Formats: sequence, structure tokens, C-alpha cells
Amino acid sequence: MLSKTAEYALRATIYIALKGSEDNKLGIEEIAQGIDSPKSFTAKILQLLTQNNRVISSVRGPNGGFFLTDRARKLPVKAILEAVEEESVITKCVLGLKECSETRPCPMHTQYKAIKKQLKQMFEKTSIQQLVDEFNKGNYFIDNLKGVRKPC
Amino acid sequence: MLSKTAEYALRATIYIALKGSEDNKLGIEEIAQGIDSPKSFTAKILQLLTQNNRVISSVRGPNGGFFLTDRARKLPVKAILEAVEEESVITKCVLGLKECSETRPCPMHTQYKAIKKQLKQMFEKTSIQQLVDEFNKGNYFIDNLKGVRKPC
DNA sequence: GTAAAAAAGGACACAAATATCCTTTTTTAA
DNA sequence: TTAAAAAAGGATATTTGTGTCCTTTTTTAC
Ligand code: FES
Ligand code: FES
Repeated sequence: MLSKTAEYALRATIYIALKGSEDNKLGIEEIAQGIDSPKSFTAKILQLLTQNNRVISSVRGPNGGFFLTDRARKLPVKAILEAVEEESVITKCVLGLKECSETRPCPMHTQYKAIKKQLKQMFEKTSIQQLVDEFNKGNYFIDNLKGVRKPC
Repeated sequence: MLSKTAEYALRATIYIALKGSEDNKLGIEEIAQGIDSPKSFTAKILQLLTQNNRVISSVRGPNGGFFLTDRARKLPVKAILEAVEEESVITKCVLGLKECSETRPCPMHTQYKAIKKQLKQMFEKTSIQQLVDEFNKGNYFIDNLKGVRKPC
């Protein structure tokens, strides 16, 4: 569905929104650990998310790090996908035709259209803050279980 | 959403089901042209689809080619995804956690679960024949428009 | 049985995605 | 004003996905 880049972007942003604030900025080390992602690769992705006044804010130097402004918390999840250029998932033809088109549809178009619409809505109508709220209800996770997992 | 491999697999299978039959087998040349895909790469993908008595049947030699049995036409679209090992799209966590789990859900799980269920149903409940029927209603396509396209 | 047609298979080439490492710049605190 | 901390940036490595090409095997028609 999504690339690793997009997945890390989503998890990292949620993590920063969850644990960080303007006066408790988070370092890349902590973020990568918190979401089980490769540190340097995640750093690159955070660069995309901070560029052009986008989703994440950052400050260099001691006590620096990443955080989200209140404005950013209200952004839709889609803004994260846009920052890493991964919006195609909500626009592409499921069979890979050059364009998904109402006038030149593939045989799965009618069925897939409805699903795509919901996907689109999920990413557009859900704000980052809503995910934080959902997480804070308890028993939600954005990292992988550490250690050995019992086979079910 | 899907890999090129899966997209070509779906389009090729639909094309073969549409245009071919046991006594009108299709060659790789025609198939690749019919769905706008790279010929040799598509050939490799068709190998996956013919192995282990799966979705597509093939015969070598003169008058050989690819076709679908009546049995195969009744298979769900999901069988194509299985053949190219691309089922993960209907099982993965949208945030890329190792597993999508009801007991260890990510903050998007509740919303995404409903969408994933529909995706799953689409692939499981739709047969290859149904796509052929849909196509035969007219004004459906599995190839890309040739030549210059007027900008809208 | 020989030649041609067609898929199957193997090896390789290229590109994109993922990941790591090292240097540079900015900022703060002492 | 200097040292340390932290992100930004650049270069490169690794892996995976995509794509091509050539040889081999199977099958058919003559
Ligand atoms: S044309 Fe294929 S999904 Fe719309
Ligand atoms: S746990 Fe993330 S989608 Fe189910």
C-alpha cells in the first residue's frame, strides 16, 4: 500500500506529535527508536517533512530537535503523504493504467472507485491530532513488539 | 497500491481471458501489446501465473500460447495476486507495523480496518470472469491510450 | 526426422527504493 | 569565544523491483 518512506513518515510524525512539543523537542535517535525505524533514513525523511514550512518543525543545536506546532497538529494525514510525494495511492488506477478515469475506466474501476474514495477521505478528514487522541485512548501502538514473540 | 508485477499480472490475465480460449491461444507478443507492458518482463510474470497449475494455462510450440480454462475463469482475482505473491496489500498494517493486529492496533487501525475489509472482499469475491463480463459491457479498457492525448 | 514456432529458463542490466556514513552548519551553554 | 549538541546535507552502499536478451526445451506441421 504505502512505501517504507511513507510509513516511517507517518509513524515519525505521530510519534513527535505524541511525545514532543515546542519546549520538549525530540532528537532523531529517540524518534527512530520510538517507531522502530533506521535512524539515518528516518532523518532524511524528516528533512522532507520540515522543508517548505510543512508538517514538522525543527531547531538545530543543543536542546534542538523536532516538534509539531499547534497549526501542524490540525493538518490532515494527507499532508504527510504529500510531503513525501506518496499521494498516488489515492489517485492511481488499481490495474496501473496511466490514469484512473471515469470516461476510460478499467474493469475494476467501478468497484475500486468506492474504496479509493474512502481511502482518500481517511487521509483527508483525519487530522494528526485525531491520531494522537486515538492513541491516547490507550492500547494503541506505533512501534513493533520488542523481543521474542510467542507464536500464536 | 500494487507493484508493476501485480498490475501486469492482472491486466494480462484479464486480456487472456477476454481474447483467448483453449483453441485460440495467445502469444506473449500480442498480450504485451494488448496491455501496454514490456514483453519479456510480462513473459516472466506469466511464468509465475502458469506454475503449479495456477491461473493461466500454456502450451509450447506452434499454435501454442496462453489461455484460461473454464475452471480458471471462476477463480477470484485474489488468485492472481497470490500467484505473484502480492497479497500483503490486504493484510498489512497501514503504518507498516510488523503485523496488523486487533490486540496491538496502530492509531489508524480502526479506520483502515473497514477499508481493508472491502479491498479484501473486492479481490476475493470478484472472479476473473466477472471482470471479463464487466469489460464486455463496453467502454472498459485495459490498455493505455495510444498517441498524443489532448490536455483537459 | 527436420525445421520452425512458441513458451520456459537463465543470466544479466538498469533503475528506484532503502539504508548508512561522514561532513557541514546552526545553535546553545558554559 | 569555544566546545558540544543537534539537524542538514552530501556521498555512497545495498537491496529490491523492473526490464532485456539469449539459450533451451517442447511441440507441431510438413
Ligand atoms: S480506471 Fe482503473 S481504477 Fe479507475
Ligand atoms: S495495526 Fe495498523 S492497520 Fe491494523
